[in-house]
Amino acid sequence: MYETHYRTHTCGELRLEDRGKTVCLAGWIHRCRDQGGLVFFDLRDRYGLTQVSVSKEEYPEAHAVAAGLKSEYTVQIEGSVLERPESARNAKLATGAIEIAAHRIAVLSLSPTPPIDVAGKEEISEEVRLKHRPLDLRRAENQARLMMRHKMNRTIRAFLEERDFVEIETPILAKATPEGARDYIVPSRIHPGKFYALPQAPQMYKQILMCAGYDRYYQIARCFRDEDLRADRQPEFTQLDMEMSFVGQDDILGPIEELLSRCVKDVAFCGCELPRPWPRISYDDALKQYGSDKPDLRFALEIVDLTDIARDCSFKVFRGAVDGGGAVRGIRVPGGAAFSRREIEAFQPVAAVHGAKGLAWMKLGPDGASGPVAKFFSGDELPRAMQAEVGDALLFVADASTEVVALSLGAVRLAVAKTCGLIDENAFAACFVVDFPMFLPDGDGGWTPAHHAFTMPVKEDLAHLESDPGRVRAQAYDPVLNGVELGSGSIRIHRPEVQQAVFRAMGLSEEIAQDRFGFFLELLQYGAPPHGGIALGLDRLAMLLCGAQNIRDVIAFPKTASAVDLMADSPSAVNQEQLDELRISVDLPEASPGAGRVI
RNA sequence: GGGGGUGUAGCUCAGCUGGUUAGAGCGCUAGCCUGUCAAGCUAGAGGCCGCGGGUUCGAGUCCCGUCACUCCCGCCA
Repeated sequence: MYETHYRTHTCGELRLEDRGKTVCLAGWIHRCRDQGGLVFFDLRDRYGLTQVSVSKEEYPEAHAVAAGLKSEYTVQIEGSVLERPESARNAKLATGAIEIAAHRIAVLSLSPTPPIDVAGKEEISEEVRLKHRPLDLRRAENQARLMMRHKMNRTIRAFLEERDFVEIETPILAKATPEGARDYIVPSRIHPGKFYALPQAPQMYKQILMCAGYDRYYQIARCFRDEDLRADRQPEFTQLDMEMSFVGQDDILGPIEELLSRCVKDVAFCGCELPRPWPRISYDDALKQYGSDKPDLRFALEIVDLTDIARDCSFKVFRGAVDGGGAVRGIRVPGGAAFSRREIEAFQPVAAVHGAKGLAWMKLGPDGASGPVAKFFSGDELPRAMQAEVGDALLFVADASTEVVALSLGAVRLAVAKTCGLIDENAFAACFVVDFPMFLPDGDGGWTPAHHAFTMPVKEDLAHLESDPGRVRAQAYDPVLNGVELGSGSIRIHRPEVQQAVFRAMGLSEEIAQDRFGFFLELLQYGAPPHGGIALGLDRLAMLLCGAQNIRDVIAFPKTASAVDLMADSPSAVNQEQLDELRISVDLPEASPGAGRVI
């Protein structure tokens, strides 16, 4: 099947049944074992490893070549497939029952000693791996991950094909939008002083496609956001972008649940399946119970609200939080009574990251509660409310801001689960977070869309759109897998007057709305169908399916945390002619090396 | 922008309260070896201790600054 000018078979292909055949293989030198008169080496390609043996006695010319082979040389070998003696078989290799006795070896390419040991199992620092990415990508681990990602894409395409979705491409040179994430901008040579922007998402185009009648659209789309990076965030990333017409929320969530479940079943590293149906959790409940809008449901450990109990207690910190309009909530640490004071207080900085001023705690021993706050709660109302048992520890956060309480305990919840080993790394658990607020305070007394400006509010809340934006809920939803936000979607606005009302609620003047979205507002007047959709972060999905800890591991050529490509050395300065042609002048402090200039 | 971690041989790391010539494993080089498969045995080469400054009789080790990688907060409609 893979026969070419250079080879008759791949390095993962030959079996016992092939013994006696004369074959040609081509690939990389994986490891050499030179025994003097008999040289062994493993030949590697994408498909596997095959052992080659070269006897000095039988093939002196080939042997002379073999004796000089080094790691990562590219060679072509011709030889016959030999059945290995029983005692010399290698059960670890798919091809381990045979070997190739080489008659002829042609060196196709040389290699100096590589900075990365391709054949080795040793973990190599990411800096070295990214700098020498091509060599790194030869490693089995990386090959397996990119193959899994490919398989995921195949599953997705097959699923959508079965359901009559149409794949349509949208522009990469798009229009800048001041809302949302920072844009990557691209100068226009033809229009000096003007700029395109790389798309943060194909959002508007897919809605236009709905208006144009392509009622089931998808695209595996590259998206760009010029924001700071994280373990699960790259400046360019890939979305499965989808949109459908004449649909309500369930028409989107159903297929997405099915699609993601199939992805897990088909490609997940642990061979497990996703429990269904997925729970649907409101945004408010997610924050209350899990302290996060992307709850990890691989373990329970819910946060318990204790505000009512704390309201009349004698502990000033708790009462102060309640009186200030905030909350007191707590979380159980199963078996935490066995922890030292030091171990328990190690959770304090975790809570502090999200603004908690302290982390109160008590232990439940056989003789009752102990610890700093125990004396304020002589009864068993706290342990009872939290369904705690003797042997547990209880952690509490109290603050006048319920958001601080929620997010702090959310972080503590994850830390407790990790410390107590509650997370089954081989399990998958998903949910949908629904009923997002339409707007969040923008910090300047105004409102900014929690999802985006084209999201349809919940019908009953439409009336409050301009009078009380804070109480309007959105028909928006996020699929969440293992505590990772996998995507985001919504039912969209298809009536121009609703769209305009949303712009007004955001504080966008008529003129600005017209300037930025005029063509879209006009389009909505020409019979826009009700529609909605979703976008899934495929890098994140691939990461979870591979059991990887960061998104870079499932991207062939990722950027570092400072958005640099260590292999290609981008971004880089450009030469003055390019800048002149674009009428761009670069204004940098003297100290900046090579600023805007290329030699 | 802020906070934490890391930076010593090609790679992965050790190097204590500052002390004499900075170590190990792998890899590499040379030699031996016809059943190895993380081959084995013998010998050897290989270092701007990220970079700059300071303290000290003396700095890989302490202090200040800086750079790179990484995790988190902010940011990510």
